[in-house]
Amino acid sequence: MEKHSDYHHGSLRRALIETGLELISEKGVSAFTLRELAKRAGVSTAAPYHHFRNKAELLEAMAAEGWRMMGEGFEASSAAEETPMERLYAIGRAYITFALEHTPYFRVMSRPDLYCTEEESDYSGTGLEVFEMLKSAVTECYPDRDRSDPVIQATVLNAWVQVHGFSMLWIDGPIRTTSLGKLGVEELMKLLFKTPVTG
Amino acid sequence: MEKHSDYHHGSLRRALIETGLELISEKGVSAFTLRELAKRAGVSTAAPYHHFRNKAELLEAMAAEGWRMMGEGFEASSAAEETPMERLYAIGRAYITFALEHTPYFRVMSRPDLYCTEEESDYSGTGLEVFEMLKSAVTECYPDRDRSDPVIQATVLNAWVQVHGFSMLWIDGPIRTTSLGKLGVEELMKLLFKTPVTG
DNA sequence: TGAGTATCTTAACGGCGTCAAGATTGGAGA
DNA sequence: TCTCCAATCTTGACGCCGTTAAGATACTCA
Repeated sequence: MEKHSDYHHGSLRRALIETGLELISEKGVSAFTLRELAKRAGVSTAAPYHHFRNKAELLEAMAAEGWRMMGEGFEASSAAEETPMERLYAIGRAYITFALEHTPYFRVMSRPDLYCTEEESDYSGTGLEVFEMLKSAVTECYPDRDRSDPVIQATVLNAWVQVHGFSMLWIDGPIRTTSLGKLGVEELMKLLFKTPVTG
Repeated sequence: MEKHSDYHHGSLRRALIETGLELISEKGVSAFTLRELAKRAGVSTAAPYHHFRNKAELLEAMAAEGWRMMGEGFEASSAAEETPMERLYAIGRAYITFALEHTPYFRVMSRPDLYCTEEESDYSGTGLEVFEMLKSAVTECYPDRDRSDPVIQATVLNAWVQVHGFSMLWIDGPIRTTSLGKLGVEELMKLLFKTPVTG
């Protein structure tokens, strides 16, 4: 990538995504502002509109990138495991790990109202691929069962709900402010994945 | 409550909360605007500031009211059950039922960044009482165990994470857009609460 | 009845997302 | 190498937002 003049930034689109995530990390996604982002990126207020139609489209690009990264994390972490069940656990850990290590990405990803124009309309590329990977991982734990088997459906639902619920409640604060918070993430993940009977 | 003149609304505080929740229900919490709320309530732009210091305080009042309602729902639904375990399931159902039947309340409640000034600072009155009720319900399922017993901690964590994760993923859309959505809420809750081994 | 307080309005400020119009630049084709 | 076009960026503006100061109105209670 060549260095350009002062007038033409050269790779503003990339810079907007990265600096935007920094900004979200500092002040939260609801206080995230296009004008401040432009200022920090060293361009004018209107410059971002040559790379994204509006603010929602920038957030959508962030979310899509995050979902892709999470999918790659799924593959990387499950590839190292031997059994289907271990691969499923690895995926669950990868979900939570991503949420905690790439919190600004996850914050945008888990707010579809920010970047999905309407209900169901353009819901593709928003994590459905990740959901399918989870579903496949569960299916391979029960090779003799159909994909619509209640056991599979229940396990998929439970795994999804667990990793998502834990991630949200951890990064938003509730878990950390209660007695559970003292146990730390690692211990809580062990508890979560070993619970024999659900509440 | 007497009817007042046109100039003095009479019960503006209450009207702002209720009309505000209507507005949130229609356009989402991120598009919720004080100015539009004032217009719909038939008062001037500055009128709400005589009842709430700012927008965050209005949202905080909504959230506090929602948490109180959810707590009452917990008590009402668990009182009808015989065994501790049945009471715990009833509380779990009550959590999800509240999120689905009072979605605008739940949307505000589950966005502590909107009404909590800083991290941990004023986190009281934001659902910790509800968490304590859940914890008590779990503790009574294991009368011979200490409150810090790992089994109890795990069950509390799992129950919380399940009901919260399911509620979020349902009202935000993801679950409904996948194959799981076809099963409906009732069926999914049965699957969730019966899963013998977690994902 | 009159004073004081609670409540509401008007008008303004700066910041926001967005857009139209114009300036600058990089690069493809002569 | 020159020319011109498309891509990129800036300036300046619009309407809407949250918030506040100053003043108007109405209820309350002595």
